Amino acid sequence: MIKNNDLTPIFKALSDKNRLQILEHIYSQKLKCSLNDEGKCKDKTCIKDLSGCLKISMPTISHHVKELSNAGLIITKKKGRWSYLEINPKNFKETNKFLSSFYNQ
Amino acid sequence: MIKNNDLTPIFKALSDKNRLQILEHIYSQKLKCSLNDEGKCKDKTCIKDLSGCLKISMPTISHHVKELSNAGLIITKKKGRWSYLEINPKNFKETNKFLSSFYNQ
DNA sequence: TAGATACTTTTACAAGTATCAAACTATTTT
DNA sequence: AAAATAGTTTGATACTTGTAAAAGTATCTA
Repeated sequence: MIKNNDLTPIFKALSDKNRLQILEHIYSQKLKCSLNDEGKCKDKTCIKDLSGCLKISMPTISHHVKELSNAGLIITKKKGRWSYLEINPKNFKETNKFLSSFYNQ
Repeated sequence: MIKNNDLTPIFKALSDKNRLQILEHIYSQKLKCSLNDEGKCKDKTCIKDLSGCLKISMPTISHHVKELSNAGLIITKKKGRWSYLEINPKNFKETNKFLSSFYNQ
């Protein structure tokens, strides 16, 4: 039997379209900026950024970000007034390892 | 931006502990039997098998199996009275591809 | 054909969740 | 110090979901 540290909170966090869009925005922002001239734009997303992209209110975004953070999928770093968001690769990798156990071998 | 065919139904299906146990049982049953003598035990799980392992009623198992099936994570093959269940690797692979896009590169 | 077996569907309900408005906190600017 | 900015927390509400009992369907066995 496959080892079973409970991944359901991670899957639950991933099972909402707005939350997936938040993740994609965080990731693509980082990607976009790493291709640009050095220092031209900050490579981190804050809640306000997301508020401009998604069609949901700030309290709802704040709630979703908390869910993603609790699931260990993102890391939140408070700096001044802003909460900067980053992808946390660790749990993505762990989840992949779990899923691949169902088709490898 | 990462391509976005909606994976939320898959994540939703994976976000329940009983459903993960169902998947693990289906997979480990197949694994166990493929290591045994040929023909000694059937390598497929049916609802009754699951009913013996999990502490939930048959209607509930039936419901969960339907969710997993709707999400394309398992395939159900009816034979006589039994519904035999198999892992469908396709959507596991697709999900892994999606998740790895958040940490590769 | 009557009963048993293996599910599935329907119904009902308690618990959980996504959402927003309003109020609140913390930091920065004027 | 007052106003503005960025975000969080607290209700409140509509919706979804996990669960099982009861009833229904389909197949097999005696």
